[in-house]
Amino acid sequence: MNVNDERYSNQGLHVVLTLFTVDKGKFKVLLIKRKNEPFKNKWILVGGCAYNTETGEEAMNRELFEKTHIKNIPFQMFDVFTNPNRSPLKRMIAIGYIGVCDASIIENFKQSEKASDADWFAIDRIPELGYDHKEILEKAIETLKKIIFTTNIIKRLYPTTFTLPELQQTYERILNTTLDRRNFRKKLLTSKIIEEAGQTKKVENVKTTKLYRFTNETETFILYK
Amino acid sequence: MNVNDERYSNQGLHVVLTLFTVDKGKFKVLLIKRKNEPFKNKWILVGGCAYNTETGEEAMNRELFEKTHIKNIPFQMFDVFTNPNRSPLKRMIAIGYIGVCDASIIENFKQSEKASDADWFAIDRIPELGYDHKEILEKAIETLKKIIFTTNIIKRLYPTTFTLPELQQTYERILNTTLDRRNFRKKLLTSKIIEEAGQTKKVENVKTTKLYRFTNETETFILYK
DNA sequence: TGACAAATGTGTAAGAATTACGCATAATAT
DNA sequence: ATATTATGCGTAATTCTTACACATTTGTCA
Repeated sequence: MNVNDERYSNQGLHVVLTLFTVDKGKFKVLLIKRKNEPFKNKWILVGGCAYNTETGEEAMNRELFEKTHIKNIPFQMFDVFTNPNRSPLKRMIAIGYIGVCDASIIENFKQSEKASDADWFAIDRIPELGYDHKEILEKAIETLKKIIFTTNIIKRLYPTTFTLPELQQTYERILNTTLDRRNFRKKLLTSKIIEEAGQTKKVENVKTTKLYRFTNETETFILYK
Repeated sequence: MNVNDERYSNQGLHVVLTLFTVDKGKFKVLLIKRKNEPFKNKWILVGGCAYNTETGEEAMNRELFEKTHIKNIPFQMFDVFTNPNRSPLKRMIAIGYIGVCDASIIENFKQSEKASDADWFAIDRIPELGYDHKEILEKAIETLKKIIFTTNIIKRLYPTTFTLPELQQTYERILNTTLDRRNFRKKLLTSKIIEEAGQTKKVENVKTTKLYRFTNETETFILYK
């Protein structure tokens, strides 16, 4: 390989994270507003360029922190985007990562130096996106729906405890469908991924409900099936 | 983004194909011998550098043809390898693709100009590999085992017809296990991915057996479940 | 206050998919 | 002829999934 062969010199690597949440009953994704060209003032998914010394995951963590101050979010590669024209300045390939977290995670950041630069957007209210991020987002949504019942990816939405009706509503908003209450309960409980927290919660207009928590404490997604 | 920022300029994209076969009762992978540094004379998986103008798939097809004269093999991305030191000359990320084809496909090529440069190696007799191709191969084997019953990836091993015992033996060699004959038959036939060819075949030491073929004629892998 | 509506928790039966396994038949070897 | 081996087909047992019924608690409103 000739390092300077111009047919393949000076390429680059983008890392792009589709970070999802369910907030106020809406399935949402985190977008940030670009401050420079190309795509100045367009909304895009969180991401950036990987340095020569970083793995994809390291670059993704750094970019996520630089742009939103979010730390310690587990994410998983779900696809690669290699259209040679996907970035206007030079040939950049993109690794797409998928993650889920609680919406409140950006509150501190938003009230600090760069308010309104980053925000959650409901999936059915996505503005025009820069780069090929519309395609990346669509693939990510498809992937999330596929893995939602076979990984513990939803765990990050409920760092402490939750009720089963709450959890079910979250699944329903993401899958954009309704689920049978009794079968949902059975499916989740027999999966061993959640357990009773031994407490109950008094919701305003309903009777007390049992609280549950996710069992496994690992940071990375686990397959439980 | 500053195109010339040295922290992320001059990166590159490798495409790497783990092409599997089952030949003479052995589960094998295609390796080629490197002719230049780095890793001169080491065996590696088929691959190379993507040009700035190519998608990953286009680059993979070109590299596969240049190195082995193989054409029209469907393959699928299964993982990305981003360790910054995986290639010694500069920062190269690799997209790993997985494919399956009949062993005979390299016969013509081997008897032509570059004999012994490319060959099938039994999975339990893999020599030391250059780059990080040992890791890529291991991940690819794991992936193949996962998708073997939910895609038609095996179709490429049987371009025309086959008997069910033949097909079962192929699955057993790849999965490195034994399967129940009657349940295997049921699983494959109810999947609608194969159909009776209406002919029989007389194998030397056994009674005549029915011939089957894969139904769907698409080039790309289909999920049938 | 009592009837009613809404939400939670639990159980069970029907159906589908998977697994385990029995048996007849055709070809070959002795 | 008889035993052996491989093929083809079927069926019972088990597990997984889906559909659905009912009692209880809390809040609402006539």
